[in-house]
Amino acid sequence: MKANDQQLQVPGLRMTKQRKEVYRALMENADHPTASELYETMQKSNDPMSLATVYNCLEALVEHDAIKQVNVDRNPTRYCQNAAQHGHFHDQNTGTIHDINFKPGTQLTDILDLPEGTEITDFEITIKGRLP
Amino acid sequence: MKANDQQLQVPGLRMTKQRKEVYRALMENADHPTASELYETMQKSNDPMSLATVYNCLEALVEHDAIKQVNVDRNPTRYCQNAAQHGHFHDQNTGTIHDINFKPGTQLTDILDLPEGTEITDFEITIKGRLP
DNA sequence: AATAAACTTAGAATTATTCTAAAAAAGGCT
DNA sequence: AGCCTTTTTTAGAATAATTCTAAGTTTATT
Ligand SMILES: [Mn+2]
Ligand SMILES: [Mn+2]
Ligand SMILES: [Zn+2]
Ligand SMILES: [Zn+2]
Repeated sequence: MKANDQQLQVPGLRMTKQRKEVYRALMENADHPTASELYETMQKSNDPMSLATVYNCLEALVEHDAIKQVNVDRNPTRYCQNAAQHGHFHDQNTGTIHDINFKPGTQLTDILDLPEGTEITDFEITIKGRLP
Repeated sequence: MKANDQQLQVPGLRMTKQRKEVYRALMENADHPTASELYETMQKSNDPMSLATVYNCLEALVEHDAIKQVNVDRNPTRYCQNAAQHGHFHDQNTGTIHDINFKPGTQLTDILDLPEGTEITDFEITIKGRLP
């Protein structure tokens, strides 16, 4: 077992060669790549895999909360390294997507008027705008 | 001019027969219909229109801030009556989508750590979960 | 080893949305 | 009203991200 194989463990998910590869490729690409972009990366590696497998791996990783999906409008789904709670900012000047963290101690229910006792299983926040 | 034609005015947008129809159909359907669902509604009316026109009209109305788009994951885009700032709750028990209002006096920047001076042009908040 | 379950794969299929190019409608002007 | 220009509508074709299928491969279990 190599030194940094630890971070490739995902509780409850069998880490196949392909899943490890996809996960690692995403960890090395901070700018929220699409499935196709990750597939292109795979093609350049020593053991390429099919596009269907890239989709399958990403789905498995999302399902096990190891990575996040990012949907901006109807654009192709992008994938995010950051498994922690956060939102996304789509900079209309550059077209890039940035992570936006919550202010410490705050949460969605601070500003949203949800019925008492609502169970939130997931959320997605995307902001479009321009940086100063 | 009929009594309730007033609400069909959208500043800066020529309100054609089709745009009025699409707008009215959406105002009469509170459960966030898709373009196809609105198209089906149109077919049952006295003057049906093409699906492309439904898409065109919805796009024009969105562009002029008369209605909103709602994207939940990769599902077909839904359209929302409510032009005011709000989020959406996707109830996983029923599959329905509800509007979620901001608590009075609060805003996104209360909880999100955006760079000082960021200009927000649009945002989308979707929450998945279960009601009590 | 044998069996079963999970995973990968190529390629086909799906389908929401967009595009194209032509007809129709609307608006402006005289 | 007529003429000209711009916008809108339309049917149908095209696009493309994603999912599906069914067969092979790998992995786990007995
Ligand atoms: Mn993210
Ligand atoms: Mn809405
Ligand atoms: Zn991110
Ligand atoms: Zn709504």
